[in-house]
Amino acid sequence: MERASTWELKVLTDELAQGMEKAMQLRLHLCSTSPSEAEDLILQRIISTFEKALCILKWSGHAGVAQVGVPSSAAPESTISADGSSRSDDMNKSFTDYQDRGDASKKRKLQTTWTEQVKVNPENGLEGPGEDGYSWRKYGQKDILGAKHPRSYYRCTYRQGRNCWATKQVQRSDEDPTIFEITYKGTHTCKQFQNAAPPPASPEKQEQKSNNSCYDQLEQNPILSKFKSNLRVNTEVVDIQEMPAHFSFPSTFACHEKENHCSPISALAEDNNLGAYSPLFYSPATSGSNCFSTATYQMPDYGGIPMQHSETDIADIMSANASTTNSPIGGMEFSIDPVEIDQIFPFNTPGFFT
DNA sequence: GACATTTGACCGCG
DNA sequence: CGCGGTCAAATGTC
Repeated sequence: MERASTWELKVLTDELAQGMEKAMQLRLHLCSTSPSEAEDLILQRIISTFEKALCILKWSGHAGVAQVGVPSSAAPESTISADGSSRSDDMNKSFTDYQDRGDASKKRKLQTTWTEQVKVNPENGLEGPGEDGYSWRKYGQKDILGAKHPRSYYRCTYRQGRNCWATKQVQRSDEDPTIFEITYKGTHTCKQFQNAAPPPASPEKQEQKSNNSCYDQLEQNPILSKFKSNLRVNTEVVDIQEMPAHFSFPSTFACHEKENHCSPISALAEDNNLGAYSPLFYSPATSGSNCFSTATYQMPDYGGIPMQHSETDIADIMSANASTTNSPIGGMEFSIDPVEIDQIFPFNTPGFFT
């Protein structure tokens, strides 16, 4: 690709980021005032389009530079999401290989992994981290060596019915019992089903299932805002040293990194990249924290992803994408195995990972 | 009865 | 071999 000047790229990026930010604000606004899923969907697509543009811009900006990144699996994991569910940390998170036995190994050969820290206000009477918009089923609990509190293991309620292999681990912080570290693994593929047809009434027994829609959450603004304010982003584990050579931390992000929290939107203009394919843009039909997540979009941090993606890495990214966005590349709205994806999607398309 | 959680056992990896 | 993650039977709840 013909390369624009750094200045031009910067300006373009800024403009696109601004547009996206405004779209996010509009979306949040609409979400709170006139909760229409159709509108939300459109806005999601607009935002996604911005993201893609930024993504392409970003990577084309890097084109021509030898990029040998640290394998993502070796990249330090960062924790994010001040606002409940910014999952864009995908881009920075570890992409871990899973060698589960049996069928599971196929499905979860690769899973996107990211961590959030959620601070729970005891006043709220919450036993655990708040609703994150998904329906989880606990399948295990383990005492972890060196940890005061046991770790709980959850998987998507719809694992069977919808073949959704998302899981999460909840670990209460040793230092501050009101902080829960939630590690998400894999992304939800149950969404597409929900778009196609309403999910069966879930028993919703988990205490954290009280607010399952973004609108519901917004209607409970006092609690939400409290919850929101209690959420923390922990990026301190990000080891910039291990970032690929091409990666440049946006100043805002780096700053927040030290402050242990962030307001990521501002970072977008600086460094927007494959975060577009984070599980951020959940379907409004299913994600309770949807509004939040977009409104407080976390800077996608794909520094940990090497330019020379392994097929599995990309497949995972795409899996996350296909499963969580309404406007993935080419409008892919289907549940598909990563292995299948990487056979379909032209990742060598200029601007993507090249 | 259908769903959930609990919990000991099992398995793979380092 | 120890640890973390998952399975699955037992049990609980609605």
